[in-house]
Amino acid sequence: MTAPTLPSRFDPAEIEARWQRHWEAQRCFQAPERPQGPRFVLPHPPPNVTGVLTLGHMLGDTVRDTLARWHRMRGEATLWFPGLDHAGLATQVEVRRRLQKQGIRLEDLPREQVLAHVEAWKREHEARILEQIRAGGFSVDWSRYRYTMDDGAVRATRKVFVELYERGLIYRGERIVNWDPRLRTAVSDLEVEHAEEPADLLYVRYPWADGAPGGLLVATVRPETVFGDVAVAVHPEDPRHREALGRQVLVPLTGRSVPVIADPGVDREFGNGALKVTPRHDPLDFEIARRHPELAQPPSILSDDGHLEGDWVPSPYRGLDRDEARVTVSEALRAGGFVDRTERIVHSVGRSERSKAVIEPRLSRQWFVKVRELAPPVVAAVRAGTIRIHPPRWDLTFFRWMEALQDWCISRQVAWGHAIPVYYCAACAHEMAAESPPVGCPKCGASRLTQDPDVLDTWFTSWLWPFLALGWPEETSDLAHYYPTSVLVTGRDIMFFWVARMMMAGFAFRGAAPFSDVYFTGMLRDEQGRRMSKHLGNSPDPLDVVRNRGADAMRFALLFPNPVDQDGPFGEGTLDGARNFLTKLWNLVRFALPYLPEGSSPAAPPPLTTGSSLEDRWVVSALGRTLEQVDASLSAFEFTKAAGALYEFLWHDLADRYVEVAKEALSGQRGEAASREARATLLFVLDQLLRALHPMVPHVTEELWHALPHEGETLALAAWPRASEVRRDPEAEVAFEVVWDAIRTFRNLRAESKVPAGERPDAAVLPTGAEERGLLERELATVRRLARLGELCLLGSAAERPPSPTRSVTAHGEFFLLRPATVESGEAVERERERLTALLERTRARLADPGFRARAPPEVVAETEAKVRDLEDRLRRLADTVGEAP
RNA sequence: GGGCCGGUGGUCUAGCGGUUAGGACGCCGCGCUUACAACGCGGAGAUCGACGGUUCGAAUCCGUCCCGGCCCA
Repeated sequence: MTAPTLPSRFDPAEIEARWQRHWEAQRCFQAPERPQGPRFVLPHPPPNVTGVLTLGHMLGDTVRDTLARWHRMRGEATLWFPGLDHAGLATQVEVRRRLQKQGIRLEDLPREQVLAHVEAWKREHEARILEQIRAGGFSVDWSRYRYTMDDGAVRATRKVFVELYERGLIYRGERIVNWDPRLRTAVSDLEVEHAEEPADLLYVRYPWADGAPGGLLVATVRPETVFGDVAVAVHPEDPRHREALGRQVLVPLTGRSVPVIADPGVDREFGNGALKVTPRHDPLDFEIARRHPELAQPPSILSDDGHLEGDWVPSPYRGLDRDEARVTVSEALRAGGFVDRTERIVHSVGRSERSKAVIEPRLSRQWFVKVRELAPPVVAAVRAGTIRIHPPRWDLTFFRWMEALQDWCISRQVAWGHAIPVYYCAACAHEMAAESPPVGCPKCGASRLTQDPDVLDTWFTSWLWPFLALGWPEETSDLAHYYPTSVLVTGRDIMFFWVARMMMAGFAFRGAAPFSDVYFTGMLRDEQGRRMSKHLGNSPDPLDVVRNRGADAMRFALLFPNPVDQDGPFGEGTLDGARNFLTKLWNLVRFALPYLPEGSSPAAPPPLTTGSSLEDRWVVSALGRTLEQVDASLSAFEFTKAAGALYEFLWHDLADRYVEVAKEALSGQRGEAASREARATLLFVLDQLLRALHPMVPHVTEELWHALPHEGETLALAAWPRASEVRRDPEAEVAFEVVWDAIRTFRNLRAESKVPAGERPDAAVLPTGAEERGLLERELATVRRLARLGELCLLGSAAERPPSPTRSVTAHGEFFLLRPATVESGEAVERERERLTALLERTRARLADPGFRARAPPEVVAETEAKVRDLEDRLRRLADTVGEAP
């Protein structure tokens, strides 16, 4: 007999690379141009070219691949389109950092040179990122790879800008924006991280302008901005400051006289209830100044890189960096006797996500999108369930944000990004937005036009991804066939940046939701529970993980045992578990191979009948149950449950129980017919199991499937198992449980009474009823073999009970090891009796409660009564066997 | 300040009104066996964060509080 063989050790590196090449060469994952029937479409969140992929990306990709391969095996036209994001500001920051190490300041370079450096960066990182995706074995369609800066993306971005501009949803305006003085650009609200930080709160006295003694105490953490003050504001209903209203105070260090005004925006609880109004450098102050048009229009006092500037700043302070200025001004205020007191407080400080510089609120002219007007269809779709969010607990967070949308600042003062397609006439200053550069001014005919110098926020392109990547603005065949997409899988961290905006864009430009489901994965932590971060160095490179443990082990470890949708630990321990699982699978197939020689028929449902062996009937039924659960779990985006069901079945049902029971039949000791049936059953179950596991661990399953008799070219394109066609056999499941109970009980008795492993003690069993008797009679040999017993005697009646103290009572029977008493066996019986007695008392007490009988549903009462009867019976038998009265 | 999530054996978690509270890792004992020591068999270990309430019945529902994490302002 020539059996196909497998190496005794499973070497993922060789196997994985081989199958990855095969799948790619065979174009297994290229979606058809003209798909028929149901479709399944996954957008790949294009990773930032900024860096390399993290395990967090691998988690998302594993989930996506599990979905993609599952749907593909179910026969759906499946498209997973990959891409890359140019990540404007983020990438420029990285390039800037790299140049800095070479002693070059990015700001000193002409734009073309900056772009050349960015392009070089992109080439290096793109290669690495693609290598990482390939190493994971993810079934993306490389023929549809896109980049958010390619020609199509440029056209799409410009078209969207112009369209929104023409609809009046994009405007340019002077607003207080979040200014990053280190990167010298505006950033959006979402790019600001708030954190509690300590600060000195100065109580500064603003003297009365009329020379009266005293003055108004104003509390501030930003004394350096006094030079931009145009007023001091108090709450109109604040009795402390009623008399100050309408008077003038002098701004310290400048001698300028400003009015005390009333405004309801002032927080009476903060400081002394008086607020210095610096309109160009604080959003609230800006609002207040808008309500008081009589106030002076101040010039900017802070430059774009955070230095004091302008006529209102006295010369000694001009040119100081804002941090130095804070110290210098504080000292000057103290020296001048203006500081009443200082408090150390903790307050919320905003920092730029990219540069970590403290955000400077700054009046600035920027481009904005009125996103509020794009929101209603999105909110309606999520409310109506047209778009479903998983897990659903994120609905609330989503709605809260959608309902409080602020205008989105989309202009950035950096080099790397899509240029804003707005042109200004040099002659008449006419402003126009156009998809391609206009040749002349449509208004005055002048030919000299200048383009807006700013570029767009990266997300202004990314939010178009689901249709951009399918060819829009061209009405491509892909767009017609594959839009809208099916599921967006991503991390919650970009729920607002990206997910919500994609929905808005989908409705605004395609008139439809971009996807029907959103699935948020959790965030990975290390095994100490810390967030994975570059900074901590606890975030391994996925390529290293793949090299050391294999892609399949990485993938399975990401799915199981920790819930995919919760933040959870990931590390060596989790990877070990996954590797062990795959090794188990590997060895299971190795075990099976000699029974399935070359030329065996490919897997098919074994022709089982009620006369077939119990284990065959049982294992097929258990498989059916498992497959059903896998389908239900995957449909509900419960990946961990699906993985868990397969883990449980493979390890504990198939390997620990079925194979052990079936070894006899497989090897032919029960005759030719039994052997044939067992082999067919084993092959069928393994084949179905490999199919069901394939979406999660594609390489090892593909390898093993090919080692077994099979039909078809590749498992990746084989049919998904149909749970409904797997023979279910509830009777066999119950019966097997009785047999296993006997095996387990005898094994227990052996261990409790320290029977040496090599010894085969004689034993006896008194079954509870006729059914158990028949079953145990039929399966006597199996029980003996797996419990490693000598003779096993089936007792005819209670009178035949042996006096052995090594005994145990279960719901199915009384079990005896026929060997001399030991201290341990006596203690074990005693412990069991105590446990059952306590349980019985508790259950009786519940039954004795009149309220229970009156209010509980009848079936629960009946159940409880049955439980009491069972416990009483078991205790009586336990007492009997020990030779005591009940 | 507002909101969300979580608190179950040493660790990670399942269960989310009636269960003898399940599993994995770790730990302890024994290692016979036609795949697998990255393994097998068995075991110990949890008053389910605290206190109240609802209920015949609460890990599970409600309230308050404490602890950890995250998001928004």
